[in-house]
Amino acid sequence: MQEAIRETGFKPNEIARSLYKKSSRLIGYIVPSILNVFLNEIGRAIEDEAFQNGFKMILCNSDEDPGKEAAYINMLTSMNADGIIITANNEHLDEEIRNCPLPIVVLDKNAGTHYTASVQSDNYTGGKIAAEHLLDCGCRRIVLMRGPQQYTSTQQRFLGYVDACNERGVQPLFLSSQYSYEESIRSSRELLERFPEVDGILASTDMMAMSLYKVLCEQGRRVPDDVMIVGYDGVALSELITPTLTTVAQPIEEIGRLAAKLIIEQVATNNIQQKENILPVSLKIGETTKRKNK
Amino acid sequence: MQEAIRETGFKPNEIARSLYKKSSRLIGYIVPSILNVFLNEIGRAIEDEAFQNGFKMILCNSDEDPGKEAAYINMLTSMNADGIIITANNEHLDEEIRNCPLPIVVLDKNAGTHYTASVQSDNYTGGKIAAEHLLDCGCRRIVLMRGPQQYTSTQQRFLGYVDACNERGVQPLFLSSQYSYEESIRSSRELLERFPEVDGILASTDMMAMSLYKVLCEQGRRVPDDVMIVGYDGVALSELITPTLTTVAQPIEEIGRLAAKLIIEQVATNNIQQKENILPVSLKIGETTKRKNK
DNA sequence: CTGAAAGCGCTTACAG
DNA sequence: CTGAAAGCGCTTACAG
Repeated sequence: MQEAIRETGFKPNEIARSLYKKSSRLIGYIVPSILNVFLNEIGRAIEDEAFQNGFKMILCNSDEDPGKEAAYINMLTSMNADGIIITANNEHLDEEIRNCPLPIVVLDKNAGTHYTASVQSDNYTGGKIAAEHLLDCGCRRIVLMRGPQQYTSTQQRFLGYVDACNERGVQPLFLSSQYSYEESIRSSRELLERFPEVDGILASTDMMAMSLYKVLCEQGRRVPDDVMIVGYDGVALSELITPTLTTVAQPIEEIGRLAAKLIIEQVATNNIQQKENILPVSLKIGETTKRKNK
Repeated sequence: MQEAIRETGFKPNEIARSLYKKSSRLIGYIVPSILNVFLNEIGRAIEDEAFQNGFKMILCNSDEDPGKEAAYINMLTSMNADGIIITANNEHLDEEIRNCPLPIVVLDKNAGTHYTASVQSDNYTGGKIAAEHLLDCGCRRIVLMRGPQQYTSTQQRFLGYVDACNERGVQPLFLSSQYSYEESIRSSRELLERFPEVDGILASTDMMAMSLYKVLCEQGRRVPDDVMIVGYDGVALSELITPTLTTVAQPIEEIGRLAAKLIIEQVATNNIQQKENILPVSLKIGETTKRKNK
């Protein structure tokens, strides 16, 4: 019999099976954009953890569109996925999640309801050590380029940044931006217009840091001599570009693995252990900052 | 009745439905790595085209692992996806495809069997115009950093490069590399060791061009004054980095949309129209090349 | 120990 | 026109 199966190359229909078993050993990962390198690096970690435990990962791009998000959540529910890991910033998400019978792990946001767990890194400390590093380097006119305000990650980093400034008697300055390339470039120009005397910038992603670097070069400002830049995330690219970025490195591998583990454990034990999971960040010094000698 | 459906928020189980209908209005997109920006940009285009026609896209990361590839192909078959778009470089792929009942569109490779169609850009011309541009700029020791040899795209670009060199009486030089960051950096160093007198480099992706730029900077070579670089792909990042890359731009949007259209049409008409689809490339001039004045 | 039946959530062709 | 039955590809509990 086993031999017959091997010889004919018979492969059972896993989805038909899942119809009865209520589990397809599938984890869905929904991101606002598959062009976001940081989220993709997390995806690699999710997939590694998933495969090591006999699960597959399906990646879905929601395009920040609540309709697509709902469509993918419904699709994953239909196929009896064992859980969903999601990053999203729309207000309908809480409701979507409440109506979804699958276990859900949210990244970059606090767990809003009792249906979910969340995995994040320590954004408050991230904002704080980034600001402190710029202060230590001798910067006095530091501007934070914030990400979208719906994310609690953005809010927490802002608080850390403000506290660091206040502790050192420096005025906190900031403006907001979106994550897309176009918006990053636009916001970078706006930042230099509104704060021409800036000498240090905290970006909210490494990509934004790259945009800032480009615009600073265009305007003849030298990095790090005239203006220093600190990125955020610590994606692989931050070391590949020239100059290498000083950045707040999130524990990308751990974030992804933990999110996957929470789903996988839930399949076995039938309840998610920890609600809020906060992982530590670290500062990675690159070539976009240096201590000023006076 | 309709009202009752709306009020209770009833959502039909699409997968159970597909069990009977043999179609789930789903397109699978399998890539060797979700860290590959070029393939992700194609994925955005596939998804846009898919959604406009009432299809969803599922992205799967094969990790260049034939086992994972087979697992995802089997999964997509199980869920009655309407087709698969795949980029892959392993030798087992042809067999996998032959055993898969779904329509398959292959990117970056010729259609090997009559079960498939392929969508590629004009790699021969791409290799040729890149080399010609470097020759026009005054380079005489041009090295091609090739990608993995299993891809016909790599082979075609190589032929274009060699023809351009021969036509101008310049010796074609090359070495091979892989697409990962680590390998790109390693190969960049190797290139400079083996060809210290190089004055122009053709990279096989924009990421490799960035690695080359980094290594050249480390070794005190100026770009474009001492060595010029031409990238390949024309990803959004190639304009965001400093210096901006001169690169052979592939028609990313068109590649993705066409691949999706081939699947979608096949659902309607029940046969794939064109087998081999070759789309035109164009040279995008950036700051990593310039005409030498003697 | 083997084999036919019922059920997972749907759709469609068919009987009433 | 409505409603029950059969079937999509599986699994499991149950009858023989």
